[in-house]
Amino acid sequence: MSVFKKIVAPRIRLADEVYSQIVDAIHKGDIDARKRIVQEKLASELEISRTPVREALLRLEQEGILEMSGRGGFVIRQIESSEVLEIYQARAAIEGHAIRLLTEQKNTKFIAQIEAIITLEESRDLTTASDYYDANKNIHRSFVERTANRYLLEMFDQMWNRGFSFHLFAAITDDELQKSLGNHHQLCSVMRDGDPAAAEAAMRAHIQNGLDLQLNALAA
Amino acid sequence: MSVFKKIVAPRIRLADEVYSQIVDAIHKGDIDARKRIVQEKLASELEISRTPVREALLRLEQEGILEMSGRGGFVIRQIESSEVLEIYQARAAIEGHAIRLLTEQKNTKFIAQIEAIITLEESRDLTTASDYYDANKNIHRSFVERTANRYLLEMFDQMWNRGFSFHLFAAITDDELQKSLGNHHQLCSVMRDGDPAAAEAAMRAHIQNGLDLQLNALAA
DNA sequence: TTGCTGCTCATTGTATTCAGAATTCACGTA
DNA sequence: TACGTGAATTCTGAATACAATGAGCAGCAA
Repeated sequence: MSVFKKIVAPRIRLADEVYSQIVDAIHKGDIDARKRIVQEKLASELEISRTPVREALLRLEQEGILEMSGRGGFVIRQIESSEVLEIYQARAAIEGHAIRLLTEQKNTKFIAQIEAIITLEESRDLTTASDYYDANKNIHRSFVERTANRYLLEMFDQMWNRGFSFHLFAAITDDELQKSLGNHHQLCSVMRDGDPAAAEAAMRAHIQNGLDLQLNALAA
Repeated sequence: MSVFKKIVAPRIRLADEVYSQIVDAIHKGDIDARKRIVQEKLASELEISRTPVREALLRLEQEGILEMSGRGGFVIRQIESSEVLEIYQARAAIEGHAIRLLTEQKNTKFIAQIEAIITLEESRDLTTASDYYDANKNIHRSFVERTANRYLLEMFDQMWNRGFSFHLFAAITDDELQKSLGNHHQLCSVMRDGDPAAAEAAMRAHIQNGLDLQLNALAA
């Protein structure tokens, strides 16, 4: 029985650090849609060799966030108009099923936790589209997290990462952004009622409203 | 109006070829669970440099198929027992929603196509667990493909790739493998009835049966 | 025999170099 | 001025080299 704890030093790869920086820059909107990310140039900026830069970029390409530009370098992959619907459909599948699973579990502690998170996120001082995106994501993620299903959570993150890399929320007006934070408590009420099918239908309707909001914003 | 066609020569990366070979080898069961895949050694076998080998292996690590062994090299990631349920839950989300979308569309041509695929797959000469896995995957994929939702399809493939990398089907007896091909036509009947909720429930029940079969096999 | 220490080897991650392909630019000609 | 050609530049993919880390093995002492 030692008083010392085993030290687990994760091997940090430079490629992972590069990946995170690129993702953050995309998230903040710091990378213009036509901006080419060139391996050698980015490596010079970061003052590391090209190899980990390349590894990070290839990973982002694999994830569909970036694509290779015909003129060299990688650019942020532009969304096709049909993809908005596809993303929201995929969300309906994931999050609809998540709330169904949670409702079947009838775990009142989970419901209370989710409600606390909703209240917390709604009370934040939100000013940018990115802020609203984060708040919405945190709320929705709080449902999927509680399914304790790593694959649902992984898919959830993939879909929401698409949203931010395509700057979907940036198209929405401030009024509508505020509205985007409404109605989440109602999802918890439906869960409390204990009918899995009704809960799933409520989540699907909620997401459909988000889609309508998104499509209106993109059409304007 | 030229008589010549534009030549599009896809840039084939060695890393992609390595990736495919590893995936095939896993699929065929050619790689033992404890077998370490070492970058330099595999590169020698393939008579290429280590770089594309590394890229392929890192990609497989990222996809959760491989993990780094404490003794160097990569090994096939072993499934935790809870993951079987998680995979089937994720499938219920994806495939349940897919059949719901298809049922809402009431496209009789799609239903006929799916039925033709079911009939074709059932008529194959199937002998190995891998054969049955492929047949089942083709049938289930035929539903998701027709939603024309790239994200649902992408997630579908990810879940099924997990299944084969974990050799889930290999644990099932021959009798039960034959049974695994039953009842797919019934899904089409339910779609024809036109009730999306009923179709989704039928797909979820179908997948739950598959889960039961799988868990029984793993317990034996 | 067992446990500890030091050394060696294996493996990885990163840096650097090389070669090839594609794009861009400059110059010459019609 | 516009178009075509050749050269230069850019960029990528792969190969090679180097350094660091960790695991395994061998030797020695208790």
